[in-house]
Amino acid sequence: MSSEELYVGCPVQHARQFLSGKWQIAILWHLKAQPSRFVDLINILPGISEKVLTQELRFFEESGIVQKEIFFCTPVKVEYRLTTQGLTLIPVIQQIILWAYANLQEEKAKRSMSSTPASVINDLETMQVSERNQE
Amino acid sequence: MSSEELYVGCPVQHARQFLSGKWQIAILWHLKAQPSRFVDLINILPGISEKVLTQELRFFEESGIVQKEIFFCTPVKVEYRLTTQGLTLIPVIQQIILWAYANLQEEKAKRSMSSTPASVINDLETMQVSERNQE
DNA sequence: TAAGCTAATTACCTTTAGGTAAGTCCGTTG
DNA sequence: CAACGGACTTACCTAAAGGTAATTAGCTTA
Repeated sequence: MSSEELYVGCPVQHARQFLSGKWQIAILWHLKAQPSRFVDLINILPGISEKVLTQELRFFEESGIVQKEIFFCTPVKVEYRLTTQGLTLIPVIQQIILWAYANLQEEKAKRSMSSTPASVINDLETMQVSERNQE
Repeated sequence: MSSEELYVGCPVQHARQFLSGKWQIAILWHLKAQPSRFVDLINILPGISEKVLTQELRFFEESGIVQKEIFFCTPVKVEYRLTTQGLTLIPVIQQIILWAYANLQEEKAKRSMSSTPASVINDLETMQVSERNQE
């Protein structure tokens, strides 16, 4: 993503760069919960490839959304965390997740599948946003 | 977009279907402002192709986000409007737009370009979300 | 020295998104 | 009848997103 072309002229296209990728919301949501290492993210996001994770982390870094912290201990540790600017995205993501869960319930109802209690908001703090085959 | 695969198992992937397309936010935002005809949308969204607009409208329709109303007057008129469910997406989009504009200003400041007054929220009602080459 | 861990990078491939341009269908207007 | 407007549809193409798998590089532990 060139990060230059779309952004010029439309702020919303700029914002879209951080929210439209398949794994972006999941990554940011997890980083909000806790600063994480590369492997942590790989483990918490079953299905993501190392390539895509590196890609997205690089992109977030360049965009000032995420910062990388290298601990020169042994073994070397690399942590990713949201920047102050990155944190401003959290309310946006929260809204998306809230909508998503509120709406999934409707979908489930339509399909007469088992519906879960409406404790969505409470769950938000620890919620896992990921690609799963089955719930 | 098959609307079936990604959605199963992750509500956020379900939500992403409505927000990640290049023109989706723009379309929904405009429909919130006013129910519109096909040509209206074509005109208000300079750069969108008829193909993509039809595609997105179909998808929104099937998803229950937008409803199509055909007036059998002469000449026949077709109007698209948000459904009740579609309206629930508006706060989400509003957050995205708010973030986008707040953040664009920061970007502009960094690049020492001319910055506009912080009247973002007031502008929201009539704001055009589109792909433009220059502001 | 071999094997392992962490954090990548690289090459290759498939799928999806989106753009371009032409054509269609139907009813209307000149 | 020809041209036009509205709402599409279709075929074709390019670019971007994302997946798979192998490789790298530095350091560590057995």
